[in-house]
Amino acid sequence: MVLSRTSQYAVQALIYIATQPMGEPVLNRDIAERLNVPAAYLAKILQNLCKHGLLDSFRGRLGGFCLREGMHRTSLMQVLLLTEGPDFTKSCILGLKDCSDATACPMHFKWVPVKKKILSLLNEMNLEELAKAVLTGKYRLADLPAAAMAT
Amino acid sequence: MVLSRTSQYAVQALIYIATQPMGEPVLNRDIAERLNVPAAYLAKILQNLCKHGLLDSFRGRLGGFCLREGMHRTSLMQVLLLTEGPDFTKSCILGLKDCSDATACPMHFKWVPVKKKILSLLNEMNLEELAKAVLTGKYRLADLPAAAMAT
DNA sequence: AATAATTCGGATAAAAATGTCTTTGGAGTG
DNA sequence: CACTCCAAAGACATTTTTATCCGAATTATT
Repeated sequence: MVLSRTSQYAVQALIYIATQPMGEPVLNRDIAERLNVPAAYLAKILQNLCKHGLLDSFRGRLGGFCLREGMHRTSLMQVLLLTEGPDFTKSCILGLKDCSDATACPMHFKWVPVKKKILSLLNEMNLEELAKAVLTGKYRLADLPAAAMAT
Repeated sequence: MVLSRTSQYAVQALIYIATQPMGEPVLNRDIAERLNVPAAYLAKILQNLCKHGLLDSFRGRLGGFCLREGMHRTSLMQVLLLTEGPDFTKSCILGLKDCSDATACPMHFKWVPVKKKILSLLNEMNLEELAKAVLTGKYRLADLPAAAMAT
């Protein structure tokens, strides 16, 4: 409804990494397993986040991915601008390329306030807060795998 | 950000049909031209809306598409449930299949109120109202085609 | 009856998103 | 140095979405 799978994986992974002790690289394989997500595909996404400076990656033994220093406060919006592209915030709900107060689609004036709510929510949530919420144990980062039924 | 192209085309087309005199079939070709959208693809979408009872279609000369009687009050939500599928309203922003008050993702309690706003907006807007808005001339249904520069 | 205009239905194609595999090279360990 | 564990990088495959094409059926007009 709002985000691509790629974005969902990226956000989940970043939150998970933020829950881990900082400075200790997290394995792509572990993240993928924890989130129940295809490992190779996730690796692609994480590599992309590295390129954009959100993560650091380390090769070799004891390698893995770390949140780059200072990036714990990264907002969801900042992440989504990377994964969904820079037009993420600009969309008209009917798909018009040019839809503004001056050139409005018939939904425009009803949609804009709702969109603002969405954007401000995404702006105010950051990885650190979300990670803390997960660490309380009250929230889930991924669906329970079928295996969890066996515990 | 929220809707697939298919949904956007469907909504635009339905609003356009609703602006036309009722009872007179509207040509797929005319709609496509007006909205600047691929005609063959649009035809598929309209056929699908016929199947689901939103439109009537007429073959042959003087054929075309009409809003079915009583369907002027159709809400955007009803349209989107057809074009996006019945899970449209159920989505968790992080993509969890099972995300409820009891099994919440870390965004859940912040996201739900915003989602409610989106859904109630989509529920309260209907084709007739949107068509009226377009008929005032204050709103656009499609981007201006390049050709419009020549007028 | 012939013709022209239109939707219908199926086949096909192109593009984008998602997912997989394989090779490479860096980094620690013995 | 040789070995092993790891991510990087890129090629490849699959699936979904978007788009095109064509023949057949239908209808009004001539």
